[in-house]
Amino acid sequence: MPVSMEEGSAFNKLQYLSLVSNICSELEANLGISDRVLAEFIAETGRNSDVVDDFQATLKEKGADMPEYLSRSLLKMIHAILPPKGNPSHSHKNKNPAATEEGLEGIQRSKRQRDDDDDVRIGYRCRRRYSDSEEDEQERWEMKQLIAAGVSGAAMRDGHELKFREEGFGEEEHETEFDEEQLLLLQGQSGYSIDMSPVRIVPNPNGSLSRAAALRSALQKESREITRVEENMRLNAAPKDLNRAWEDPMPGRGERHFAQELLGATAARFSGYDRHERNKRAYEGALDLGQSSSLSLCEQRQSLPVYRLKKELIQAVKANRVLVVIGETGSGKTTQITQYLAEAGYTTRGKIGCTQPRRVAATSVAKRVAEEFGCRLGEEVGYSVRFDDCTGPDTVIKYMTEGILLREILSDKNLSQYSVIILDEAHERTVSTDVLFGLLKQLVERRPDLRLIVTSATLDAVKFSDYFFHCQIFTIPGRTYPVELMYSKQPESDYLDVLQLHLTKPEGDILVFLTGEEEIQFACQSLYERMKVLGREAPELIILPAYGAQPSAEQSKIFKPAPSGKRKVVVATNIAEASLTIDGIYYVIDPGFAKQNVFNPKLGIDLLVVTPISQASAKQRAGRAGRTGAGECYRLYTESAFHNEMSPTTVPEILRTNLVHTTLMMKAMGIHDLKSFDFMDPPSSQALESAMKQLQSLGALDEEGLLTKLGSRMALLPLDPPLSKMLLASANLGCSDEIVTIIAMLQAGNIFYRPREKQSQADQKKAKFFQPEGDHLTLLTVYEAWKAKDFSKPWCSENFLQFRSLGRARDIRKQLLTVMDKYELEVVSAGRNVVMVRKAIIAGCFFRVARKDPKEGYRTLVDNQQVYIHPSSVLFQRQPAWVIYNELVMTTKEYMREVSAIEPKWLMEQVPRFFKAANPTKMSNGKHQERTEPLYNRYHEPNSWRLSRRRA
DNA sequence: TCATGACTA
Repeated sequence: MPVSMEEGSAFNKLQYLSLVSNICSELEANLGISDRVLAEFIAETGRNSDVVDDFQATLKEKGADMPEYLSRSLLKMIHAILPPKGNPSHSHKNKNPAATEEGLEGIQRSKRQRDDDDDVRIGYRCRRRYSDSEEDEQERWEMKQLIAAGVSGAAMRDGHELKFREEGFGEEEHETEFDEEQLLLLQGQSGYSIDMSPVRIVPNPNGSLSRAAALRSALQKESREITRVEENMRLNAAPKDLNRAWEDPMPGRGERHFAQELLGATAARFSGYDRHERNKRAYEGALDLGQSSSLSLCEQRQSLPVYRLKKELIQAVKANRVLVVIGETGSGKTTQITQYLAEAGYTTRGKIGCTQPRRVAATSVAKRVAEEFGCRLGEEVGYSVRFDDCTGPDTVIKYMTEGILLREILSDKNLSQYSVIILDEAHERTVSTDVLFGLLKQLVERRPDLRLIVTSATLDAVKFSDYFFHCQIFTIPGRTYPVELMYSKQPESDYLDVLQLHLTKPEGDILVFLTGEEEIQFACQSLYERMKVLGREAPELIILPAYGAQPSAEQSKIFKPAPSGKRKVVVATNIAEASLTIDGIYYVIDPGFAKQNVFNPKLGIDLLVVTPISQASAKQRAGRAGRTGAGECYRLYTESAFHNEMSPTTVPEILRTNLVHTTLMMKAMGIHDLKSFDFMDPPSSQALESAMKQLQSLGALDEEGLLTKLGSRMALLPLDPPLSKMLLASANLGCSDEIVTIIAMLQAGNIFYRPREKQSQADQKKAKFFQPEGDHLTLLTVYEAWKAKDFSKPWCSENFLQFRSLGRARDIRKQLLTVMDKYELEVVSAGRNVVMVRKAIIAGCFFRVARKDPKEGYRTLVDNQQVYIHPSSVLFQRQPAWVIYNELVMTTKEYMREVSAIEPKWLMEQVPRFFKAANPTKMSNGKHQERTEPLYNRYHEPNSWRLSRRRA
């Protein structure tokens, strides 16, 4: 692109405007001069005029005088960007980078200052011109969704046509257009990446914020981008003269200042109580203005069942170190308890931490609470999840995933920055919940000032209380409407029901639970086709796949924004997703199953099997139909199956999974004797021993079970121990650059997209990346190719690759590189020597080796189990003599996934300790177990799991 | 011929 800095170039114009914008804030701060004056000045003065003279003259005309000190500082600022008059040669070359930097630093700073101010008057409005490409089509659709949700004008990408628009003074608007070239010029000159994306969000009377939030999760966009839009919604609070359409508890400038005065200048950090006062003022302020929508948010909070029990709840927390809270659906526990405790002063001594089992829950709840609290996300209320830490120095209410809290315990045993920990949704009993249970139980004994709140479903409450020193149980009743349960006469699974409901019921959204992405894809497609057959208009039915399924081009026709009041169909895999997507569900369709990870400790294998859900989760699912009114739940299983075949509660994950990772983490926390660790439901000693053995063979533990140096390094990596080992070994083998990518790709999962109707086409594209060595190197090739295409999204869809998964791989890779850098692990490439890569894989995954069985399939080395290469593997046709695999899954057969060919001699070379014996089956406790033997545990009769199998 | 949930420095 020809870069011209000559007269009339965009550079001066842009800088000029930026400068003026800088002057604006300076003036506003010092003189209180309004934007109107400045806007007129901008309109009137020319590009090449002497800025300060003009400015002074204009001000004089308007009856304002510029003090000398100010004109001096302005001159300084101006000269930092535009050289003094009479030296034009500098003006276009801009040879002085320091000067430029200083000037731009000023601009950036001033923009930040404005953002910090409630009363932001100038916003940047970006518009995007769309082409007919598929990517643009998708983006346009997303834009439409946002617009329908009440957001007008959203910035999507840098560097496209931008509209720079000022507003905020009556009805007048000035618009200046900048095109891509101009923006690039500015960026090129300064070396800065200038962020033009802040958006002015204009409230649309037809939309509402909660709808926007709901759609946001449905859109499944990258979280960072969403956060930006969301944040801008907050900071660009709507001017008072515009009709506010959403509930906005954000205090107006006046109220906020007033509140701050009340608190005094020293109250930079609000205690909970003060904050409450401030919020109260905000609500009152809103009330004075007659903004019923603001009131409704307050009313909403007060109408929650938990509100009436606020005093009692705080009393109970004061009186008990541990409290079990039964919070039924719709009680408001997750959003309110943190705020009540903040009001009660618990934030003066430390933070209130609230854990959630899932990322989406942690982030979206935090957003909601920040809204109610009257702060921006990341200020007093924030969240922290992997890849996305939205907390700041002021954060006192912190929502996070359980994994994050565990990581924090790893570095601070006493969790000294917290005064309260809330383990929310503890009845889900993830492995993390159970480990946290044990650790926090110890901690409350050590730290009498710490308060622990554990939320539970009714069924588990007594058990929880017994475990936690027989503590008090506090019940918050739910606010739900009756849900009528309908059972099918025989087990079935057909999505036709959705259509039947749609055609026969007058109103109400529909929620369908399915087990996974592919079923969701299929359900969307089949619904779409049936609608087409019936000749129905697409917008009468909106299908929102809550799980991150990308709609196909064909399907996206149905994903159109529809006028509010249209029925929505939400297809989700779990409750958390479903509840975030939509509120007004009337009908729930609950088929018959969820996928569960099952671990057989005797065999030491993980298996993912489809199992029936528990009665408890079936109840929870049904509960979704009763949030806003009476609803109906269609259970696609028989009533007797519900009572006789489904277990009352889900078996805690810790009893069903491979504990290798958990064991290593606990060892790294200094817990040496896991068998006597106070688990609520102790895992079998077999499971613990199997984990210990595997860690020993990886070299993470020594013979006595103590953590080795290698083990402590492995614990620092956010990976499963075999992969950690692989990564550490790769640094020594000189191929860590390749391995880090392979690991990221393995972790990201679902790289290849294979839609039902275009299977052969997808397979052809995949063949392009084919590497004869196996899937690991094929994945590497895919990533490298994507990187070579600048991480392009259209390229992904052309090649039937999942953009989201690749993006996740990129994130993971980046994170791993940071960790590697921190621990001084070399990042080296093996170049063409890919044998090294395969050797590094062996170093970590050596117990997942199988050799060809002359009769059929393969036999695993460690226990002689019959396994097969997964048909999705590039080695499916080749069947090499020796293979290493990443995981074993049981569907119709036991399949090895992510398979690579190896030479048997590498095994001895890489893991002599493990493979020195002639008979390499040492690990299986000597006895060969029957391979199909199911997991046995105290909740299930042996073989009861067979119910779960589709083709039992 | 397969048909994959959730989470982490």
